[in-house]
Amino acid sequence: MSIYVGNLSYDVTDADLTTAFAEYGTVKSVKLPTDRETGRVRGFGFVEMSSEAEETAAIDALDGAEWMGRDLRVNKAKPRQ
DNA sequence: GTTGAGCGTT
Repeated sequence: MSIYVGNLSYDVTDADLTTAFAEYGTVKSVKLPTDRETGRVRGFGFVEMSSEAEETAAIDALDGAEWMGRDLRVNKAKPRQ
């Protein structure tokens, strides 16, 4: 299971996300899809952690929280099709 | 601006 992170600042980096989520567990991977046309992040990303419990803790702690000046949207990601 | 990509072998 991975986590969807939305409403991100457009200059956030995967390192920033890793640091924030690492407070709640081990971050296995972070993805920040970029727009092919502009090369900029699209304002959302995905985080994978080492256990579902850690993911739940991170979601609980960060969903709706202010981070880098924005109110984060954090929840379990849908399986990628 | 709200659910990725990998890919010619992860």
